[in-house]
Amino acid sequence: MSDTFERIRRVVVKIPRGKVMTYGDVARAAGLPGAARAVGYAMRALGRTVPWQRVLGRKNPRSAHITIVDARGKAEQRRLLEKEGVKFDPRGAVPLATFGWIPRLPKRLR
DNA sequence: GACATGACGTAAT
DNA sequence: TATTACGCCATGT
Repeated sequence: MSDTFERIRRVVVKIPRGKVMTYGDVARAAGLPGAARAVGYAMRALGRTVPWQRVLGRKNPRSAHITIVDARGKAEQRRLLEKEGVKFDPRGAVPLATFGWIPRLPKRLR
């Protein structure tokens, strides 16, 4: 397991129930700003050992809502999130203002 | 080591 | 709003 994956894992496992983060935010919180792609790759590798369903994607820049990216596990992901209380709007998106979660970051990384 | 690919994000056009 | 281009990181060929 690479050091990068370990850092990503440490962030993901802290996401509280009923909250979600974007790939980009996870990367930033892990000290890897801009490495959203690596987070996606890591999520696939980590699989069900972490609360993978709480990581969604920001479809458009500056968008206030995020959507499920993983096409293969999308149905299960949505079911798990709704069970935790996360609400999806008619377009299948989640409002960040309500369910988004940003962890406290070391000052160095902010 | 070069190159392509992928559960991504952002800025420019 | 849609498309394009590029940056980022790990893997596989």
